[in-house]
Amino acid sequence: MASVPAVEARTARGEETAGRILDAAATVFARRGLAGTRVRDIATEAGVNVATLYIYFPSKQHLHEAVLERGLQPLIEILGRFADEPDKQAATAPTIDAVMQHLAAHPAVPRLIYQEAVCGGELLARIGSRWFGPLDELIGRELRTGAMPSDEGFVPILGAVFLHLTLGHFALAPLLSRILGADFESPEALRRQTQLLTTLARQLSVTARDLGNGR
Amino acid sequence: MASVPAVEARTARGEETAGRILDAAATVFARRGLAGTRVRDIATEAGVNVATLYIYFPSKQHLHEAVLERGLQPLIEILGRFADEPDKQAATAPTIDAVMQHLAAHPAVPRLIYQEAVCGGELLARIGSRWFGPLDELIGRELRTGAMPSDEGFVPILGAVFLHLTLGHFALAPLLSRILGADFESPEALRRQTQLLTTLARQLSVTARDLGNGR
Amino acid sequence: MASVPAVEARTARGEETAGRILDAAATVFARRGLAGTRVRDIATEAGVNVATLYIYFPSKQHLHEAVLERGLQPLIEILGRFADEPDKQAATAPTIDAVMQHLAAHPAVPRLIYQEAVCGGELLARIGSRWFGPLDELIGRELRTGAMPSDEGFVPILGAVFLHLTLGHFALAPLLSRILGADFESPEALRRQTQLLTTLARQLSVTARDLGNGR
Amino acid sequence: MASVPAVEARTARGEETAGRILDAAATVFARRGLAGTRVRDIATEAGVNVATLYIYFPSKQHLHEAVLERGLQPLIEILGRFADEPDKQAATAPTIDAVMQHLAAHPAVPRLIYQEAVCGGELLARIGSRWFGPLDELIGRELRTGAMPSDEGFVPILGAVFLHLTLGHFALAPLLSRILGADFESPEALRRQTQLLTTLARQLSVTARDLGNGR
DNA sequence: GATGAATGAGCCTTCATTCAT
DNA sequence: AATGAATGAAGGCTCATTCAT
Repeated sequence: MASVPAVEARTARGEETAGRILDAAATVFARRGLAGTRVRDIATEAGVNVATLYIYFPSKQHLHEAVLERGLQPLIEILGRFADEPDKQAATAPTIDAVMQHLAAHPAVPRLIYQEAVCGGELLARIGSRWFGPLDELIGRELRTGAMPSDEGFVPILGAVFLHLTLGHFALAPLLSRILGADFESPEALRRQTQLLTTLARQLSVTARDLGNGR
Repeated sequence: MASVPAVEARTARGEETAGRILDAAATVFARRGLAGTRVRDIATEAGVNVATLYIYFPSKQHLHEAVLERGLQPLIEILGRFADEPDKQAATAPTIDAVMQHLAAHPAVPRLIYQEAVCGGELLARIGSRWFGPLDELIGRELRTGAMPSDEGFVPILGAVFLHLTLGHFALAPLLSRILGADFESPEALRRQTQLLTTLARQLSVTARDLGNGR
Repeated sequence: MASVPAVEARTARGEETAGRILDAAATVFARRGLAGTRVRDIATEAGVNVATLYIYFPSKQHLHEAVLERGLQPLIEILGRFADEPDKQAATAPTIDAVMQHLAAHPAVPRLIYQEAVCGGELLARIGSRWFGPLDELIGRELRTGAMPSDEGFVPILGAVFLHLTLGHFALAPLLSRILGADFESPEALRRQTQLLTTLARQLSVTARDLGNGR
Repeated sequence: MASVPAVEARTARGEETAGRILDAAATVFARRGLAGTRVRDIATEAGVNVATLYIYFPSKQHLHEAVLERGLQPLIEILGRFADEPDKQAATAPTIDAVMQHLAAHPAVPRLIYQEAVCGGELLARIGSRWFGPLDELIGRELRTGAMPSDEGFVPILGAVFLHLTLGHFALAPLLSRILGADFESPEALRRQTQLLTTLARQLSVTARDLGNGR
C-alpha cells in the first residue's frame, strides 16, 4: 500500500470533498472497524456517491490508512513539542491536558488505534513509532533520574500505563460507561481522567521506587 | 440471538469437534475480528468442513458469542469467588494473580473482549455485567472504607484502571511490544504487570485520597 | 444509433480535436476491442479530457462506429474505382496494390473489421455491403467469363479468400509473426503478400476450373 | 495466471458441472469476447449460480484461458499425428479433413482464437506454438523439397494462408455469409472449403514456384 | 471549447449458509 | 456425524456519462 494513499485533489472543492470523506470514514470505521464497514456507508455518511470516494482514495484500505494517518498527526505533534521541551516537569501537565483534549474532541481516533492495535498493529507500528518514541524516552528518563527503581524492566510497563489510560479511556468509554455505571464520555469524566494521569505522572517516581524494591 | 447458542453435542466425538471449533474460532476471531473472519477459515483452522461447523453452531454470530461466553466464564468465576471472600485485603493479590494467569494462558480472550468493547460492547454489556459487578463493588467499598476521597466520581475511574491494566496488557501486547521496545508477552512482563497491579491495589487508598483532595 | 454519429465540428480547432480523438480511438479500439476499451483511455491517448470527447461523439458506440466508418471509406473508394474500370484484367494488380498499401498504412482498420466480424458483424454488414459488393461481383464475373467452373458455389468461397488474405494478413500479423517465425509487418512481408494475391488473381481461373472439376 | 487454471473437481458431479461451465463459457466468449462477456451470462447459460462458477475457476480470465486451452487441444493432437506421419503426401488430405471437421463441430474455437489473435495473441503464442510448429515445418519441407522457390521468404506467408483458410473460414462465417450472399455455415460450404484447401495443398509447389520466380 | 468533479448502473468476486449424499 | 456442491445476497470497485465552471 502506497504511503501517500490519497490522490491529491486539484481544486478547493475537491479538497473539501476529500476532507468530508475522511471525516465520514473516521466516524464509520470507528463504529464498525475496517472489515465491518461498507464503503457505501462511508459515502452515504459523507453525502457523496461511492464512485466519488474512489476518485480521492484508491481503495478502502488506503482510505483507512489515510484516516489513521490524519488522526495520529496531531498527537505526534503534541508529543513532538513535549520532546523538545527543556523543562519536562513543567510541561507534563499541559501535555497530558492537550492530549486528552484532542482525544475528547476526536473520539474516533483512539477507537481506530485500538482496533488496529488488537489485530497486531502492523499499520500502527509503521505510523506510530514516531508517536511513541518520545513518550517512551520521556518515561525512561524520568524514571532513571527521579527515583530510579533497581529494575529497568518496568520502564516500558509504566509507559504502557499511560497508553492505556489515555487512549483506552476514550476507546473503551461506551463499554466502561455501561459496565461501571458512570458516563465516561462526560466532561467530568474527562477532567477526572486527566487529573488521574497528572497525579500518576507526579507519583511515577514513587511508584517506580516501590516496584523496583519489590514491595 | 439465543443466549445458549451452541447446539448441545450428543456424543463424545461431537463434543470434541465442537471444542475444536470453539478453539479455532477463538484464535481466528482474535486475529481478525468478527467481521474480518471468514467461517471457512475457522473451519480450516479446526480441520473440519464448513458444513460441519453449522451442525454445532447456527451462525457465525452465535459461534462468536459462544466463544466469548466460554472465554469469560473462568474470569467470572474468579471474580465471583473474590466477591464471596470475607477478607478482601488478603484475597486481592491472589485474585489479581489468578486473573493474570488465566489471561496469559488464553490470550485470545482479552483481544476478543477489546474488539467488542471498541465497537460499543453491546454484547459485552449483556455478558459482562456479571463480570464487572463484583469488581466495581469491591473498589467502591475499599475506597469508601479505606481512605475515602471526598470525590465519589473517581470510583468508576479507578475501576477502569484495573480493566485497562489487566485486559489491555494482553490485548495490546503485540502493539506495545513493537512500540515500546520490550516483549510484553514474556513471563517477565507478566510478572511485572501483576506486581504493578498488586502495588496499585495497595496504593489505591493513597492515590484516591490525593485525587479526592485535588492534588 | 444515428448513421452520422459525429456531431459536426464547427471550428477548425474543433475539427482538429475530433480528428485526434478518432485517431486515438482507432488505436485503442484496435488494441482492446469495443468492450475492452475505456473511454478514459481514448481521451488520454488523444490528450484531451473525457468530457471533451463527449462534445464530439454522443457515446462510445457512436465513436466506434465513426472510427470504423472512417477506416472503411478509402477502401470503399478504391473498390468503387475498380468497379468502374472497364479493363479489369489490367486494373486488378494496381487495385490489390492500393488496398494493401492503404491497409499497411492504417493497420488499425483491418483489426477493427476483424473484431466486428468475429462477433457477428452486424455493424459491418450495414457499412460493408457497399464495400464487398464490387468485390463479389468482380470475382463472379471473372470466374464466369474466364474459366468458369461448373460449380457456381465456389464463387463466394473464392471471394472470401481475398478477404482472408488482405484483411487477415494485417489483422493477424502480430500472431502470425510470433507463431510462424517471421515479421509479418515488415515491408518484405507486405510485398510478398501483395505478390501472392496478384498471382492468385491470375491463377483464379485455373484454380476455379480445377475446383469445379472436382480435382 | 496459473497454467492450470481450473480447480480440480473432486467428484463426478463436480467434473460434470465444470464441463458444463466450460461449454457455456466457450459459447458466450465466442459471441461477445472476453471483455464483453458477463460472468453471469456464462453462469446462466450453464444453468448454475455465478458463485458455482468460482468454485471451479478462480476468475473470468482463468476460465477464458481454460476454454481456449481445451479448444486448442484436439487441434494440437491432429497436427501432432500429422507431424509423426511418414507419408505426408498421403496424410495431407485426411488431416485437412479432420481439422475442418473438428472446427465445424466446435465453431466457438476458431472465433475464440481469432479474438485473441486480433488483440496481439499473447495468450495464443504461449498455447499455440505447439500447434503451429508442425504446420510451419511441414509447409517449409514441402516447399523446399517439391518445387522450391528461390525465395525462402514465402514459406511463412504460405503457412499463413492455411491458417486464414481454415480458422478464418469459421471465424468469419457470419460476416462472409452476410456480405458474400452465401451460407458459409452450410455443409456445402464446408465441403467446398475443404476441397479448396486440398487443392491448394496440391498446387502449393506450383504456386510456390511461380511466386519464387516473381511471376 | 474544455475540464475537474460527480454519479447511477453494473460487473466481478466473496461469503455465510443450505442441501444432498 | 461429516462433507462436497451449490446458492442468494451483498460488497468493493469501475465505467460510461453528465454537470458546473
